[in-house]
Amino acid sequence: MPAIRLPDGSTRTYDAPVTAAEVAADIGPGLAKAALGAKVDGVLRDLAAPIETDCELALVTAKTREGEPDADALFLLRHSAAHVMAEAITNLFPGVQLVYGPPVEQGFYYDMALPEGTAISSEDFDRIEQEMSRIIEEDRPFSRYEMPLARGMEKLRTEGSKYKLDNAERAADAGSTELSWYATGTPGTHWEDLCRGPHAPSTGRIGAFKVMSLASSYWHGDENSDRLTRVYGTAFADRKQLKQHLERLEEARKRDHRVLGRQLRLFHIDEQVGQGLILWSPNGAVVRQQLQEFISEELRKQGYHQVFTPHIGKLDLYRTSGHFPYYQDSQYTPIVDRVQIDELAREGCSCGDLANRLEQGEIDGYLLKPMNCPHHIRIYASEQRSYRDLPLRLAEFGTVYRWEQSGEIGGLTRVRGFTQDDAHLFCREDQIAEEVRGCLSIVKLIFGTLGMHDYRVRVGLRDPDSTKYVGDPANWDKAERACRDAARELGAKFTEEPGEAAFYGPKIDFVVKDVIGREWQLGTVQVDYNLPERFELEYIGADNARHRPVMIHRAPFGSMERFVGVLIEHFAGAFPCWLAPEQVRVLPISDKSEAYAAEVLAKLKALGIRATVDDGSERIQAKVKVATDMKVPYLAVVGPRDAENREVSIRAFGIERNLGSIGLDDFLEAVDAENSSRGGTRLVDRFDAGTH
RNA sequence: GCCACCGUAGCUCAGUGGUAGAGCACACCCUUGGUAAGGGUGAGGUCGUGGGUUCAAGUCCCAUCGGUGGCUCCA
Repeated sequence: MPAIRLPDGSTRTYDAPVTAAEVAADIGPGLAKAALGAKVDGVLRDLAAPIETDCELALVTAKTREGEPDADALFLLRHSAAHVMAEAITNLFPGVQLVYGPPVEQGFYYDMALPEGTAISSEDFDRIEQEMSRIIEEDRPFSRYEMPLARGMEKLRTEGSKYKLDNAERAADAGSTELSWYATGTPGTHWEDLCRGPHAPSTGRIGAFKVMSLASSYWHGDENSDRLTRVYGTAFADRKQLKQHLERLEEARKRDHRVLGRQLRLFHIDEQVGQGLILWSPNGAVVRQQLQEFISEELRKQGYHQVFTPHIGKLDLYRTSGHFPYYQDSQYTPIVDRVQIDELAREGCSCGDLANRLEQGEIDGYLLKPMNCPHHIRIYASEQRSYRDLPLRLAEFGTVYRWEQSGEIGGLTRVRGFTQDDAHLFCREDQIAEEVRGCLSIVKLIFGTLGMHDYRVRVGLRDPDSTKYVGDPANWDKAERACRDAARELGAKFTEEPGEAAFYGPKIDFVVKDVIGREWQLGTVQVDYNLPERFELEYIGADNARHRPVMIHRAPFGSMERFVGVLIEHFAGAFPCWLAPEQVRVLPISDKSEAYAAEVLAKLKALGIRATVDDGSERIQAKVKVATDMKVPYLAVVGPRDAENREVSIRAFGIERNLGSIGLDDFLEAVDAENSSRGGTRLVDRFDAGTH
């Protein structure tokens, strides 16, 4: 009967169906005790699930060989912990309706509908945890039982569980012919939940857990549907892993760009200025400026032309582009001429009328620009273009404004005014592949220089079943191929996502994670067949006929705000020397060395190095501490001895000791070289100090 | 926009109805010290804002603005 192949290559044959638990017991009592679940032909199952046919079986235990928690084990533990939490909350909050409680990357959550007038608050976490502990201590088995679809539905209807019934209907739509429940203990006696499984064998296996946070969610993710309460928790096999997890969260908080932004005085968001509007302090402005210069240099090398365009444009421009009114909800409201407003007021025009007439195009106004493309398009259209002019690449660090929902705004990653490293490439159909490749080469260079390798690439392709797309399908095929090939050449991990293309063309997105694991889209490269059409762009071809160019929108780093936010976290605030707001701080031992310190400073400044002197009356220990807190890459300590020998004594951020002395001229040369090569050569490498 | 939580000195935070606190930062003084904080003194707050309850509100209630986590959204 079943021949079961194990990961070590051996095979066990059984005369009758067995469970994974029995196989584990056959292999050894230690494994039987440690097993949480089983992978049968790669599918995660209950330990108690019967195995009837030949298969490959791997038993899931909490620890991998590398000592990291096993992903499947965490899945089982967290899914099970979600049930335990749901039971605990059901006990404590009568009338709760359960909705859905899956494991997620950092733990699990459970969505539930609370009776009108009740609410869970974070002050309830303690008693929820206590109740959970009680259930876990009882070490009740997770017992699965099944029912044919119709009977199962009937049961749910009788119980009046609206949301579970919906879940069951969805399962039925997906082709399920039966429904399964998991009782936490004995079916009929203990708490149970409609659930596909799988689960850990019993509640006692949940070694450590914690209720983490509260949130609201919408049923089916639809904001017009029921509002649900979502409780987040996490679970691990043991306390040590949980503790490690919590410590990691704490560490992450320290490198959160909002925390570092304040500490290092990089940027400021001011209530009096407005939500989501970033004020770049001098330190942050340096970082942004250095990045922009770096990017600009590369753009020049690639034949881009930089342009400048204003922050507003006529509403009609955006009617032509389609941004207004299609994306009206995410734009600031239009600015209407004062004289016209006065006139309208005299006519008794209401706000509603005004909005309506703006929409109808009866009144013109100006819009804070939500995108730079229309302005760039008008630059393209300002001259007659020949095929010889193409590709024309217009670049601008263009600032745009979008009305983001207030609950979305935060830090540098989601803002209402931001500067894109934008460019629009106007090219011929046959130039798309080359241009897309060029866009990605900039990304590769800049991410490479910054040491950012942990990003993923999404290639958005059209949905083959949809007809919403503009442009010739044959061209789409070519453009999609160009995007896919360029992404492959880039060498980063990428996924193709059909249906994720914009209606006007395929695109490539770059996605990175922040310190708390949230993903952010940085840049994008999009092929666009639509706007050239809307603006009736043309060029004269070699055949002396008029042709329509294709546009490529590209902002590989998205916005300077978000990109710098991600960079702050990437470097934990310790920028490499070439990017650092302050590159060198000169620290005189006492005021006896002030003159020499001033000389060192003057020489650094003459080279364009961003340097300061700390000539306070503190002791050197204090000066080092303060400079280190500000994460200054290099400290040049100077005392009488150094002045005598015309040397400086160097300390580099991240290396917790004095590296030793170096001649002043050597030092200047090394810092200059590091700065101008953007870290190509480094001062620390002159010392036998390793890296930082 | 929705739900929960939070808002006290420049920053980090304590303060459960009875006359506002600490550390750091800041100013001044002493200290002239060789690599992660020497010592002293001082200044600094209508407790986010507006209402209400109360003899009395930082503290309780309502509204509003802002922040955090999530949901939804993101051309």
